[in-house]
Amino acid sequence: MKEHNILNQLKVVCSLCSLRELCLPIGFALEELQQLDALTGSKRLVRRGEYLYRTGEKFAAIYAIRGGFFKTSVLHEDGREHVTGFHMMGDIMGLDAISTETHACDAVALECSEICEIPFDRLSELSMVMPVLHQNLHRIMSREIAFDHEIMLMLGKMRAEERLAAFLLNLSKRFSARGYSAASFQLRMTREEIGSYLGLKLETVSRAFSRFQEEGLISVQRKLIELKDADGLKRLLRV
Amino acid sequence: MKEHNILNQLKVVCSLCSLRELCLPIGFALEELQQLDALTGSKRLVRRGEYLYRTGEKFAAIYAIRGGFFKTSVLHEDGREHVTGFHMMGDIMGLDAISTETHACDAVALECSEICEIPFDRLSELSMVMPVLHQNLHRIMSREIAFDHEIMLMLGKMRAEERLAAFLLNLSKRFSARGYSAASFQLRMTREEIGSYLGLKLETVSRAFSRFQEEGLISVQRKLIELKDADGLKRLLRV
DNA sequence: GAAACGATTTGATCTAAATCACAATCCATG
DNA sequence: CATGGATTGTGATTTAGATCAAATCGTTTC
Repeated sequence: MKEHNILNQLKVVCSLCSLRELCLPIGFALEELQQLDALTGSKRLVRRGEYLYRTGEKFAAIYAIRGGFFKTSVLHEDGREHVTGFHMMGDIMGLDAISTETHACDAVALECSEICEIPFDRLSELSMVMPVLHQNLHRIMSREIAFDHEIMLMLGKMRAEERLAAFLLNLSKRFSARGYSAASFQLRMTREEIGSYLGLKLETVSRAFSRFQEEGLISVQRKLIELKDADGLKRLLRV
Repeated sequence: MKEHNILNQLKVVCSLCSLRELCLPIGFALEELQQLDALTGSKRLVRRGEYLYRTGEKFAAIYAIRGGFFKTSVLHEDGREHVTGFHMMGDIMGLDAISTETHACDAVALECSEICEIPFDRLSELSMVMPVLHQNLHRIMSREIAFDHEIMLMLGKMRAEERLAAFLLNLSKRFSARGYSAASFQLRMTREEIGSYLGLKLETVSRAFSRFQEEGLISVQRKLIELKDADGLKRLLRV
């Protein structure tokens, strides 16, 4: 009974690990996704606008996104909110809560999403007997740290249009790694949320979008973005 | 022979773990520090201005700071540098390199420092048989992620003086947790490095220091800082 | 101890992005 | 399908911080 349970969890976790490889540039993803689809972990549906977890809640599990789109944000005492990340299929959320065993940010679904809940104590147990899992956990956390440092550079050093260009290119790369079009995608977040993430006001984001369109770099129709000239966007980053 | 070696490493690592607890608000630090001082890990001296590691170098170990002061920074293609952190006694550096097995930032000593080099494969082995170590590794990485999110909020949402106030209060807290004065300390970094960390220019940092002094919040003499009114600084954060 | 260099402070000006304002458009819901 | 609130786009104005400039202070070097 218990054996079966552990084995099942093991399956979950294996798929999770390979799934995460999506974030690497290489694109050997599809069959892994189907594996994930076949597994029987504790899934949950989170509707648009619903919280997956909130700041201050007891930490019990990390979450792998099977489909959909999330934002995470931290709240300052004075009410200021800062969006710390956007998360999509294959991403892991909740890793920042391990140290305090309390969630340090809010996670909200930006569209109807399905997540796979992975009890953290179970995961820890498993990773003690499964070196590859252990290793991958470290990798995932390490990658998040390194990525956050990139964002810090962006927030600290880049001008508005550079930030937006970097943002669009990053989204494009991530969609592409998941088998979607790199050149054309639907934004799930508002201009205000993009602004919060990039340290800009929504008007500035809107103006930058318009400017990129004027210059023929992208085409914008509300939330539908088409990258017309990705190299042009990349050039913006090497000012 | 091998047993002894492992045991030795275990000692290193145990001290490392408890040492890291310094970062918690509670201050039960001194005896742990002495433990650290007594251990026989592979120590190394890093002189002021020397690199502990550089971007692109192969990752092999993480580093626990026994004494001294470091900065880490990421470099953008165009030459722009962004300081991602300042690190002192008890802090662990190099965690962001696990995922790619390549260092993603530079680490430079800002004063003559002593570090304890912890080979990562050895650490991984050990953590497989030592649950508490395993757990603490996760905690340390998780804490860094959560802390980086705080910095992102600071870079994205706060004004210049708020950032500097938050910076000073954070330094004060960390010095205090290590048994040093919370009210009076020597800055190890230049105004330019502070500015790079906070997303400001050195002139802005200098002006903010002067302003704080005029208002009686702190006293500044070059690198010597005295916090006269920590509550006043905290009030600045709740604008 | 003079010279040279780097770090800091302070002032004057400039500019990118914030703020304010409002119209246009979308879309959610009864 | 009509209505109201949210979202977006754009213009006018303001402002925080960048940039430019210069003097002062400290430290290292010869």
